[in-house]
Order: sequence, then C-alpha cells, then structure tokens
Amino acid sequence: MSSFQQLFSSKRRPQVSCESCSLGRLCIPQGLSEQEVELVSRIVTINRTLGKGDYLYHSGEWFHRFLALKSGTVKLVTLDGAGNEYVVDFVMPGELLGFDGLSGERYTCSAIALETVSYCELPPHQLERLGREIPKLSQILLQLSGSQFQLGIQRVVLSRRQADERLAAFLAHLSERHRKRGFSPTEFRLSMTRQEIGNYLGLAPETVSRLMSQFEASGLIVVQGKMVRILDMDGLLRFCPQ
Amino acid sequence: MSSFQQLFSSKRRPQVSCESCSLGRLCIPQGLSEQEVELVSRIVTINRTLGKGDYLYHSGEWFHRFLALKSGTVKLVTLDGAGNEYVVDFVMPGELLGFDGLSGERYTCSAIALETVSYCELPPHQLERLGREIPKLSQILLQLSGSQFQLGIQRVVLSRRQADERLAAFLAHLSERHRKRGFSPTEFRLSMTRQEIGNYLGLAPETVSRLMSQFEASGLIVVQGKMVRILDMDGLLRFCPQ
DNA sequence: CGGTCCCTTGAGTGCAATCAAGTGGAGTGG
DNA sequence: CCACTCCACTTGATTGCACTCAAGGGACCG
Repeated sequence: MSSFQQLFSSKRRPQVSCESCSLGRLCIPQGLSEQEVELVSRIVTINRTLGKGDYLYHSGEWFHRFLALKSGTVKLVTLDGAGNEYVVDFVMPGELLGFDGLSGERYTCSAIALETVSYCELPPHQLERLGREIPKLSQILLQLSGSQFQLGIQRVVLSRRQADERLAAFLAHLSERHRKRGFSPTEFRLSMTRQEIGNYLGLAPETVSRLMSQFEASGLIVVQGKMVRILDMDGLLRFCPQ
Repeated sequence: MSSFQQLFSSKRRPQVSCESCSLGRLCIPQGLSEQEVELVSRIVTINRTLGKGDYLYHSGEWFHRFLALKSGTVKLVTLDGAGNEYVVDFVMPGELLGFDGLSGERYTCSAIALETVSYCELPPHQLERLGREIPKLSQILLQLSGSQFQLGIQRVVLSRRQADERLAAFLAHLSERHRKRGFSPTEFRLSMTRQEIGNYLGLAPETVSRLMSQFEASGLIVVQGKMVRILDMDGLLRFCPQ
C-alpha cells in the first residue's frame, strides 16, 4: 500500500513550492529572501508520502539526499553489531533529516515513519552548488547541523538525570515543539510507543509506563493511551533543571 | 603564569602556517589544495598557549572563533541550572573546538585545558567569507560538524551499555585517537581525572576506578596512576559491540 | 614537611531493570 | 455485528548493578 502511495506521489509531483509552505520559518527558507527561496524551491522534490513503518532511508545506504519533513513523525534509529535498536531522535514537521550521512558517504541511521508522513527531498550536491550562489544557504545548513550537535549536548545532560526528570523533560520538549508548530502544547498524541520513548530516554518501557501513571496520580498530566494532556506545565518543568 | 604565556604568544605571533602543520590531515586542510591551504593560513591566528585549568572559551561568551587544537587535551563541559558540570567531550590535537557556538550566537559549553595546550584561532566570519571562494572549505566545515553529530550518536549507543563496556570503549577510542596522531596506541597518559572520565561516561569516579582495577586483574591493561598500557586490545574490543 | 587533591577499596543502599501476569483496545475475519 | 487475536500497555514482585557514604593511601606542590 505504501509503495503504491510512493509511486502515486512520484508521478504526480504537485507543483507546490517552498514559498507557500507553512513550515518555511522552521525549515531551510528561514532567513532567505523570497528570490533565494525560489531558487531552493527548484532543486526540491516535493510531497512524497509514506505510510507507518516505512523507511525514509536505510542505514548504510548512500547519502544522496536531505529530507525536509512536512507532516507526520519520524524516528531516527541506529543499530549496533548485536542488532539492538537505539532511537537517536524523533523528527517533527519542519525539521531536516539526513545529518547522519553528513560525515561519511553513507547514512549511519535509518529513518522510519511512525505514522503517515509527507516530505520533500533535497540533493546535497545541488544544495552545495546553490550554496555558492547563496552564501546564506551554506550558513543556514551549518547552523542547522550545529543545532543537531546542541541537541546531542542536551541529551548528555538528560542522560545523567533520574528517570522521572528525563520523562518530564521529554514531555515538556514535545509540548514546546507542538506549540512552535501551532498545535496545542497541552494536549497532543504520542506518535511513538512506550517502548520507543523508553529506548530514546534510556529507560525500560515498564519504567516509562509507571512514571506516566505516577505523573497522572500527581495531577501533572492525564494519559489515555497515546493521548496526553498536560494539566500542570509548571509542575512538569520543576522536574527539569536548567 | 598562563596569562603571561598568552601575552607572550600574542606578541610573538610566529609565522608558522597551516602548510607546515603536521596536523593538517586531521584538521581543516584535509582535502584542500596547497593554494587553498595558503588562503586559510592567512586568516588563522596561530600558536596561542594556555596552561592547565585555563579556559579556551567560556559558556555564554560570544561565538567569535573556532579553535584548532595543536597540542594538549581540552575538555568541553556544559553546566545545568544547579551548577552541575557535564563533560561533553575530550578534544585532542588536530580537532576543532567551537561547534557548540554554531547554532546560536554564543557558546553553550566551556572549553578547559587539561594540560598545557597550544591552538590556532579561526574567525567564523572570515571562514564563511573564504568559503565562498573555496567551496570545498564550506563542505569540510559541514562535514566536520556532521562528525560531531556522529559522535553524539556513538554516545547514545554507549550510554545504554554496561559500565565496563563504556569504559572499555572509552579506552579503545582513546587508543585509536593516539594511533592516528602517531603516538603509541598501547601506552599513553590519561590527561583527565577519574572524576572527569566518570562524568563523561555517566559513571561515578569510584566505578571508573573499580573497573580499571578489574581490567588490570583480568590482564587487559596495566594502570599506574594516569599511565595506561593496553596489553590485550582484542580483549578490550570484545567489550565493545559494533 | 605539611597540606591538598586524587585515587583506591570496602560496605551498604536504592533506583531502575528484569521477569511475570494480567488488562485493554484496535484491527480482522467470520 | 460480534468474537477473536495480537500487540501495546499496565502493574506487581524481585533482582542486581552502580551509586553513595566512608576510610585510608599516595602523589604532587608549596
């Protein structure tokens, strides 16, 4: 079914461009002039669609494109020699995928759709070429890459904290990202399983579940399956130092 | 004493350039032509020196330069609201510092010398300007930034593993980095304390100490204070999956 | 020679993992 | 439409790894 979707969208290739994309202020166009965005628009392949569980790219595959997520959520995972999966990041609309291919010639992670996703493709070589004409573009790309490093630092700090602080910070971070995208920061759906949250936070899924119940008992949140409502954001933030 | 060193080196500004630097193949010059390296050389301030415990830059300071480490070791640390220190990375000669300033306008980490260090300075604005003339330079910078992301992924994987595996991987990684720099991969000095190793690995210093003794008892390594000799590299690597 | 800091080793504790059982909800097929 | 199945989630009981607390030893520096 999803391969059908892919085929369908490849053929259709609707002519919507970056100028009209509502995610521009989060994505590459941030800080580019209208004219420059138009140039970027030309090298972008737009509106591909994939279903839940589909791979946007595989670890080990040649790094041949950045992806700009338009809708849906993606998990970025890497594997060790024993086949264990490690969730490296969750990616939301307006964010770029592919930084794990930047240092070598191949991706080191796999990007997997957690629900139906749509995205644009940006060939790195063309981005690079365009970067010579638009210096600001190179700068933005470097800055976005720097943000990834920054996220890594945040994770280092988080990984040293107690289980409840990690989960509270995770929920607060999700809330903030929903807010930035114009969605409710207090009520949203978790697109990932408890297992995946636990993997991401370095916790057992049972621990995640227990903490959710604990937060609910404390009156901080209400949980109903994948839906979460935050009742007491301040209380949640009190768990997160910094 | 160290401020004296700094003053001294600032005045002297010896005219050694990137072309003659032995660390070129690890540092920025990798993949640049002789002519291009010459251009980079011109914007580099070379051979500053600092003593143990001195700051190369402070968290919160304006991001006004990349640093290329020439000798010595540096720890990159960040602080949380409670003043807890988190060791984000250890930096060795030939590696760049300053990626933590890339995403914003200020450094988010402090860079602290673990022993006497010497380094070069590269102003980001001039690097950026030069990047327009030398596209390869922008590419290298982006690639180096990507390597930082890659290191972050490695850490994610490592942080989920047992204490002994973390320490074994740490020692193996250090060994490899010494080898790449032409030093003995089997015998080297730890420039950081057990406390700092523990902080970096997410372990208590006592645990690091205990594991060192354990590795020694197993015949994997010999430890004498800060000196480490690796007797059985394969045995050490057997701890590290992947 | 004294002081300080770092390291080592021991004893006890606690937090989160593991093991195990049971519940609930979404999707499927009869 | 309902029963069935599967998978995710929840909750409980137990275990174990690494932390904390504590004390002693050793190296370096003034």
